[in-house]
Amino acid sequence: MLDVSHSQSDAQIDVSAGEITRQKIMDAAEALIIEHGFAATSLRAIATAASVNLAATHYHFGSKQGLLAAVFHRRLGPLGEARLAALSRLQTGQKSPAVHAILEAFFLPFYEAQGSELLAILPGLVGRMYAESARLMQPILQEEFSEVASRYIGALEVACPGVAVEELQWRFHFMIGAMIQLLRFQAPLGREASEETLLQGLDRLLAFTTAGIEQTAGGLQ
Amino acid sequence: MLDVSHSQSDAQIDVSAGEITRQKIMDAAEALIIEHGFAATSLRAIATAASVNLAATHYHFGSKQGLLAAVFHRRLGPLGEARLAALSRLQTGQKSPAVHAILEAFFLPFYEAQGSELLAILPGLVGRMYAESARLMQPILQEEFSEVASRYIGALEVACPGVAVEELQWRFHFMIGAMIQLLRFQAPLGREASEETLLQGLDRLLAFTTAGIEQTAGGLQ
DNA sequence: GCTAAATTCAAACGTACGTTTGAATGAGAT
DNA sequence: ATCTCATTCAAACGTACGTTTGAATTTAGC
Repeated sequence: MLDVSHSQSDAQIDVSAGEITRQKIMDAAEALIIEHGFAATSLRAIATAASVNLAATHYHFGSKQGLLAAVFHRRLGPLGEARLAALSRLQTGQKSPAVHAILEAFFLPFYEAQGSELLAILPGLVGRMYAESARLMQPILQEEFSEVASRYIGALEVACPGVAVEELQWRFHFMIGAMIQLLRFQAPLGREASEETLLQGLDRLLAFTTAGIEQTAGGLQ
Repeated sequence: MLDVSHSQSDAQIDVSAGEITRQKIMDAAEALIIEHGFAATSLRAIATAASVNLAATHYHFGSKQGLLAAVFHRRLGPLGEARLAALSRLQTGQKSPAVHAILEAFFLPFYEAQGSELLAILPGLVGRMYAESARLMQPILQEEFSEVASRYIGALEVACPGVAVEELQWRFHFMIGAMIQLLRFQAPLGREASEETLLQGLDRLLAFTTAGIEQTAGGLQ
């Protein structure tokens, strides 16, 4: 049996031959998953793109599902940590943060990724997460997102006194949906997507979801 | 070669043996697609569930993709028509409709489907639409949705004077995302889904997206 | 430089898929 | 009753997949 849980401690960088192969496989898998989806991407295509032997994918990740989890964790781990850190930073201040600031913290990792390769990768990857079979993604989603969600909903409870928790869960839920829509298409349907439209969309998304969560409505509801 | 374009004129009901098989195949395909997704559903599983010979799927639909298009069109065709009709009904009144009323018309088919089998099927199906490979779905989406989107965005332009069209396209885009999120999960993450939570969610979705599109914000933006 | 472990490799295994085929079957028209 | 054509059927085709194997090769410790 093979121990896959290297877990690569943050401080030291492992440059063993095996680790290089691991990264090459994940790079190739990531690109192909973004382009075609997980189910439609074969291990053969991944191995070929990575210039690596087919069997290496099983040697290093145990199974196709194991590779999937590793690919997502490599990106989503830091993303979740950045979100938790941003929220903690926000909550150390005297006044408890308002909805707008909370959502800003939530979207911050996307803004910070500006210019880096991450902004070219994260959208496609996160978009795919919700696109793939729920059965496939549920364990990964649980692992990567549950803590972040509960922490942020907790902050929203403070920012929205008098609004029930279930209500805030719903609104948070819709916010995620709007975010996914942006990440998946990066521009309104019918318009061509680019990093520029994505960044414009982020500002719009922040405004849209802030209004949706606060609901200080002028409508005739 | 086989002519698949029966197009089944609305008035008369075709009860030929072949049509019964067609419907049985579409019923089975629909259920399996909702449960597992299109890529993960094999024609063999569909044929077995429909108590039909495997080759019948090709005989009646030409290909797996052809079956996919037929399954979606059977449900989305009436949905789009209902949305256009609801909007037209709204626009015949003296005053031009407000955002809330426009979105109500957009979501109306879901409310009307209450209690019918449609409400158990449409969410999963529409949710899957955005989940499947874009390459697979793009022609179907284009066919089923482009007219509805432009008509509704046009109505929003009238309801939101002073807001640029591109801005409204973005907000409409986010609304679709929030709607998909509801349809796909039918309850906030971590809560169990049911028709009841879906209907509750619809009310919440309407409020959320109305606020997001109107953006009469109290935030400190 | 030797040894032992880690890694890579070519090849194959068994399975499942979408699709095709051609004969059997059935119902409606003549 | 027969013919005809749409439909159903069992069977197979070729392909691609995830996974396994066992030998070859590389890497690191002594």
